[in-house]
Amino acid sequence: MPTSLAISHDQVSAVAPAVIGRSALQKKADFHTGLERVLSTSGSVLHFMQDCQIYGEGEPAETFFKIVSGAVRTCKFLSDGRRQIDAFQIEGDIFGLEAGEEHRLSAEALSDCTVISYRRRVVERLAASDDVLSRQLFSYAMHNMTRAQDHALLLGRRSAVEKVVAFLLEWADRSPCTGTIALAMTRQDIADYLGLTIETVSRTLSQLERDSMIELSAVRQIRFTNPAALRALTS
Amino acid sequence: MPTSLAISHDQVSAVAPAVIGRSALQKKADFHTGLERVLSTSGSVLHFMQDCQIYGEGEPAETFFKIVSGAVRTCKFLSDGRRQIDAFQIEGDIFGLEAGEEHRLSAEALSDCTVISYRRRVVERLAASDDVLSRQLFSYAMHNMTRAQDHALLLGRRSAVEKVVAFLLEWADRSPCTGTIALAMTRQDIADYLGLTIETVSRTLSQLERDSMIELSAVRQIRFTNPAALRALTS
DNA sequence: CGTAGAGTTGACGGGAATCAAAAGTAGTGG
DNA sequence: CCACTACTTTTGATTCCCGTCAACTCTACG
Repeated sequence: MPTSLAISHDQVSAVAPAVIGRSALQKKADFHTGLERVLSTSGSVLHFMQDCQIYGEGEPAETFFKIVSGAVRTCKFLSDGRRQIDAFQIEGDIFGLEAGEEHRLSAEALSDCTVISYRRRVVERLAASDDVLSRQLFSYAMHNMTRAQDHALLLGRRSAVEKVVAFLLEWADRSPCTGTIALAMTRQDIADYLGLTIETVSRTLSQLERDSMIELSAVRQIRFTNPAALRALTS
Repeated sequence: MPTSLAISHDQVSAVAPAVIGRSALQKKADFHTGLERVLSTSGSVLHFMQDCQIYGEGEPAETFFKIVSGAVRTCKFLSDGRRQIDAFQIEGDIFGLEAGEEHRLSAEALSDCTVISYRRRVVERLAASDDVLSRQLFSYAMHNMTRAQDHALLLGRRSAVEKVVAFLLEWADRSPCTGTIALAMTRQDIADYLGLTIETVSRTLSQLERDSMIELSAVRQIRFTNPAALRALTS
């Protein structure tokens, strides 16, 4: 069960300025006139511990979230337990906003994390009169749409190596650009994101290391020793 | 090359009432106050012959489209020719609306088809003051987002049989509910939608027929002889 | 030190891809 | 109407990539 801490509005506004992210929405210069303004009237801050479910598939989608710190995975399950991870969300990303009345995915904390929750009704009502906000919501949806489409190409038409390399490059793009990248997720998470098994992911990473493309300094610390060759693999 | 026929506004308004579809947007009761109103100021009607490209990946996305009749596929290509079909669009569906400045997919006519094209700039400007319209655009994006997410689950975590059956049921849902469903696409299209090869699709259909689940009355005419069993296969 | 969970590695098998060829279908023109 | 061609679809034989099963290693933690 999630540890949830509702915080007063004073505290919320103290937290908000720290939300520096790289999501499509936040890149917009006019961000402060949109969603962030909503915070003072509608947002509240929550904490979730690692592996806690934030919401489940089928639950009413009354709130959506933005990550302040930590990381989250959104995923779907088949009745027999097979899992497909749709996306990994990091600091600044928004998740859980739905078209219909209920969540179509589950969301779980990859690590301990802090999120802001927004009441969807409130935000949608505000969007009706706030052009900037409504453009942000549209942009969120379009961004996720293209991301899911790219993901489908990856899942449908790429080999195991191509999948793993594409994942690494994608994650590196969103990570602070130090020499090594830090994975926030387990091999199982990577496998379920790529439509592979944990063994295949592991084997592929080992192979890439043997081919001097990467270096596994620690289990979840990867250094690109030959970025050009990696990029070439994704054609 | 597409046969494109620009038609006067008189003719457009004559065509518009015939656009009866089943897309998410059109199900809204208030549709006539939104996109359809734009038609008189911004839409024009175009025809495309079978297999014509409507737009290509990377081209500027100045216009988007709604299908009046016929069907369209949207897809992505890898440099070596591998293709992933994102979706099949039918009468009433909207496609080609993008987040950025260029198309992220290609669109090709599955059959001869008629579409209405909208200037994105114009529609977006109108959306700023038209709440109904802006909600429609948001809804379009959210709808495609969830569709692409479901597609990813299909591609990542289902077997060949499950994929083919899921495709058949999905297509049947959108088809007129007569006894047999008519496929608008080739086996190659189905394969590229499901991340399979043409041979596997063909073999799977044959197997389903041997198992008395379906009946291939003609190559592109399929009858469900045991719908319950089919549905059970998708768990 | 001992246990539990995550990750790696190996052996093996199966499901889908590949390669190849036959059968069906449609369009063309004599 | 039928031969001829081009294309789509089906079917068969074979290959191979990745999944499955199993054992082992590594790390974290009490």
